[in-house]
Amino acid sequence: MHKTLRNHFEEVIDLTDQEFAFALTKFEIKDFGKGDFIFQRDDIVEHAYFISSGLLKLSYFDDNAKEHIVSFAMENWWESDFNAFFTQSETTYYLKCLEATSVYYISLEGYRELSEELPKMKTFWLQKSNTGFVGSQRRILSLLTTSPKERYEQFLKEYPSLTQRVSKTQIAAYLGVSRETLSRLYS
Amino acid sequence: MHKTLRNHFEEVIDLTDQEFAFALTKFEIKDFGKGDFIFQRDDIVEHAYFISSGLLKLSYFDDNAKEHIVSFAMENWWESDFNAFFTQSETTYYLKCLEATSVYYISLEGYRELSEELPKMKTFWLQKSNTGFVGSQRRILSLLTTSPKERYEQFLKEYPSLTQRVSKTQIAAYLGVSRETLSRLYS
DNA sequence: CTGTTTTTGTGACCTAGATCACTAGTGTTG
DNA sequence: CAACACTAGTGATCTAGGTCACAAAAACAG
Repeated sequence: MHKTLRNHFEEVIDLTDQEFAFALTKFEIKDFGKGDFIFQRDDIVEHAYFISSGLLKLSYFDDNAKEHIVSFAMENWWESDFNAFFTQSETTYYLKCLEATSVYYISLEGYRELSEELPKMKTFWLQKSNTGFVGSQRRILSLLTTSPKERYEQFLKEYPSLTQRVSKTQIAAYLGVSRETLSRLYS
Repeated sequence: MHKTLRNHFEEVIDLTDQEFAFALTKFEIKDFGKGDFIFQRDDIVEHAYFISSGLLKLSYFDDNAKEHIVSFAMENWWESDFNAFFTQSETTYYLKCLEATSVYYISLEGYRELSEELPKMKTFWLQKSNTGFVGSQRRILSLLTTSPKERYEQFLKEYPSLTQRVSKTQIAAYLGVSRETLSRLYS
């Protein structure tokens, strides 16, 4: 039971059965259907989510109601609006299920308690946070330096599996190009 | 002595004199002149840098030799190519001093030892990493959703002090706009 | 303080990508 | 399986921002 989460932790730190069982007490589980929102603009973001199966998008709608996708998140990824989560405040994003999705979620309090009571977890969170930070910097650079075409090719290379699961419209909103331009890239 | 660094730590965690003295043993100090490179493309990035005074830019040159600025870093900021640092590998960036700059720097080994031997430091690093991650996400969103003009205004609001210290050319390279377009924004 | 380099503003042009509009396919769901 | 709503391709514009080129003004170094 709970293999996905345990394996995920154990990619970074070793845990005894007791330790993992303890960690688990800080999490709850929930299933969402395709199209469900985990949170929406103006919600207080109380949790961070570990996706054990399924696919989410974290997106933002600008003043012209145009959608921009901040990130996709699939199995073994963490997702939330981490800014709103850490400050327990309202988000400006939407977190929506692109497929039926199962998550483990934890509150900020749980996150803090877990970090204090099982200090190894700090190592784990630190690792994840660093990876996330480095990944965002890569994306910034990619937005600054590359053309839509190059970005699309990078995307295909980096997330080949997503290509099957996500519509081109969504990919365009992630890459920062219009749907039409994306369509014309490979013709 | 070493007030900047100590205050910086103590914004997040409390340290005894002994603890701070211990932490300090993991750092070295160095001064750079204006125009000096702290590291350049193809260097192995062995250290992370805390800036006690001065101003740096972390930048990347694309295939057309056009410069893109990933970040500016000033007093009380940490800077490095964290990807290359954590993996102790060659960077594709340049880290250059825009002003004479003094830094405290630490090796990856030092970072790990410090985290293990003074576990509070993990809390500190985790805080910094989270903040960095959240900041990068904001920048991504800003690149995806806003016009050069809006980005420039955001920049002025967010870093008013930098406006005095950095040329417009550099700001343009940070915002992802051409120098000329930036110049025309406010005319 | 003087020559050299860097920065800034501006004009003239050009092009990548946005937008709008329509058609045909492909799901999804009741 | 029928109806409706998304998704994808493609043509016809339009335009923000890039590029090139020059000149004035600062900043800097010897």
